[in-house]
Amino acid sequence: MNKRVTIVEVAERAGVAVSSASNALNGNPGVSEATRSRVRAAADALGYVPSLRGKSLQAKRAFCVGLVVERDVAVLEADPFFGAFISGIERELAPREYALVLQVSGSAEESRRRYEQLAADRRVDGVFLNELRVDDPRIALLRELGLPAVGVNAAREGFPFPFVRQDGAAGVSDLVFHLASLGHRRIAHVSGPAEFLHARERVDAWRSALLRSGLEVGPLCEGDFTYDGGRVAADELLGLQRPPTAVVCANDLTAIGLMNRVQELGVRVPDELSVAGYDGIRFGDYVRPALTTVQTAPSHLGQEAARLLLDAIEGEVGADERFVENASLVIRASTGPAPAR
Amino acid sequence: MNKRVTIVEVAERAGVAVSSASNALNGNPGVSEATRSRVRAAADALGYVPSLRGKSLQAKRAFCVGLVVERDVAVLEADPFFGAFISGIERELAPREYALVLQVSGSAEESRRRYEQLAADRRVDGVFLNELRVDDPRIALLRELGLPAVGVNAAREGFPFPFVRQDGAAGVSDLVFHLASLGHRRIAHVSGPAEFLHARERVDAWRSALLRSGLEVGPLCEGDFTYDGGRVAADELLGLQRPPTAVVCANDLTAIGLMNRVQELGVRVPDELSVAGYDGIRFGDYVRPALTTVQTAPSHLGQEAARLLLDAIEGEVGADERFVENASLVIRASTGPAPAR
DNA sequence: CTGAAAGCGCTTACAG
DNA sequence: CTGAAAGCGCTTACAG
Repeated sequence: MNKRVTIVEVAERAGVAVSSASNALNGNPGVSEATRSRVRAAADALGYVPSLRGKSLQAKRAFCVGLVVERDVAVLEADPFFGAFISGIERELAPREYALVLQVSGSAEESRRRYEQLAADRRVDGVFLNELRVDDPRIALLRELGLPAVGVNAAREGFPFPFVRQDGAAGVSDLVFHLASLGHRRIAHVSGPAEFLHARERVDAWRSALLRSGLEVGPLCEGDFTYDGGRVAADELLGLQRPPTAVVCANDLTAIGLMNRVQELGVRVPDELSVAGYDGIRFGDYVRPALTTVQTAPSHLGQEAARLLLDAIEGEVGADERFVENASLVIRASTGPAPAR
Repeated sequence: MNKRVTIVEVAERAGVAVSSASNALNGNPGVSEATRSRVRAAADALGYVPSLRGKSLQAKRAFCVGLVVERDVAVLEADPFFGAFISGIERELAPREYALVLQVSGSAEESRRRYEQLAADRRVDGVFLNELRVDDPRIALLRELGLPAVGVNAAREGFPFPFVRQDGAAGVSDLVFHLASLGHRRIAHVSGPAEFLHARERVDAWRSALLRSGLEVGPLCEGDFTYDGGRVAADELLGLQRPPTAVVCANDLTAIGLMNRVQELGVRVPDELSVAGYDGIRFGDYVRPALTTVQTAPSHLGQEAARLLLDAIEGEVGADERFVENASLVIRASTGPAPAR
């Protein structure tokens, strides 16, 4: 490990006190132009880079923010959401000289411990609150811990931290209307686990669009946002006395699983069954038939969330709520006219 | 932000000097059992958690390691490698109380700056060197910066840092032999960019397996590890005067792109063309036909890499090289008997 | 065994 | 404008 140059050495070389060196380098007032440039020259000559550790202790800040991803490894391997989300976060963080600490947790319980640890160590100055649950215990925890936080797709009302949202209700409505216009009268939904806010919102959007279309509220089965969950749902829906002619899934992974399973059972998509997802992951465009979906923008969401979080940490007033453009319907080959009866 | 309890307060409450409190809490020798338990009681009562920042400055350590992921956002969205890799890293880091700082970069040049910054700030105590290139400039950079590093799938010879490898040559050989046994005599390869070590290794493995099988070294075209690259390669290979009857792709994404494109052109897989990938991403099992591939274990690789890195940082002697189990052939539906001539 | 001191590298009041 | 001092929270020699 190379020895570091400290501000003391810079001050010595410039022939000034360390406090003057500090003030000069940080652009603080009360330093003559002459000494300022002398200090700068010394710093350059020595290749001085301020120590984050020294600064951190002094400023009582870590210059890091935290993201806890609660995912099974197996699921993480198939879930492209976080790559894009993180890359959006990074785009905002890097120029502001913050870093992202990423943790992976396997359960809600482990996540809680991770947040606690992160806060106790003061390893980060703030955290993202993603994949919020109904009555999410992390909310109380973070308030208690006094750690700044930003919600990602949090509830519009009653959420105590700043948040960023990408609304998908309009996209889901458009999807349901699209299916209705293709003659579908029985449109099912495979939801995510009901404990998740975003799962509920999609159920609500599906239901209310059906009602507005004057259609019956079709079969609903609870999935788990996974590929295998989609396969299970396929069996369940096809086993119904009156199977649906279209299925709206809570995410693309579920839709792909469902689509594969029904095809294995000899059901043609979209001729006999229309299938749609939600998220707009790349792979939706790679499967056959290509998946109709509601396109989200996780990287945009990540960037806005990071912006809000840094603003909160640095005490900027800033907007407490930020909405990125609505998720929107993308029609591909997995949806088509309802089969003739 | 709640006020923190410091070791000074703990010492006061226990009625001892801070140095004794520190020694007691850290299990250092030279503290009587009586004071040790008194200090512990005080710490518990106060809810004391040592400040990472204080400790960090003192120890000249960040208790963080860094990973720079060089990926276009669009690619990151479709690339499930890092989710698994990171989750493996985390599994090793968490119990040892290290954290992962993740950075996303869009180019080799930006990556270099990220590594420099990481080292200059001393934000991390070590870094992972993944996706190594031939004559990778990061190697010299990191040696110069004096930052501990661990290579992921680095060259077996001449790599100056500890490294972990998962060899895939045997898997690729098995794949080629499998295709040969199915009657294929003209087996193409779509490689990754030649600058990458892992791309070259796969080319070499393909070539040498062909030679050992007594087959001609089939057409080779350079892809870029992306889905679209696979599509382009499809056109190229099908346009050949003597198109191959099987294609081994440098990764699954490429294989999926290639497979989709040839199918669009009316070529049946595997009846008219066998296609195989490399990586073993989940989605390979979700496309139709399901993709034959060479299965890697990125999370295992991540975990071993993290272990080596922490050992290097903490000055453990430890193994300098670590091999996880070889990547192995997984036969699925995208490969089959060569078409009758 | 115990405690006072110094130091990790910085910045922020505060005298001069 | 400039500099000496204190302090952020810890640990590590070193006296006693």
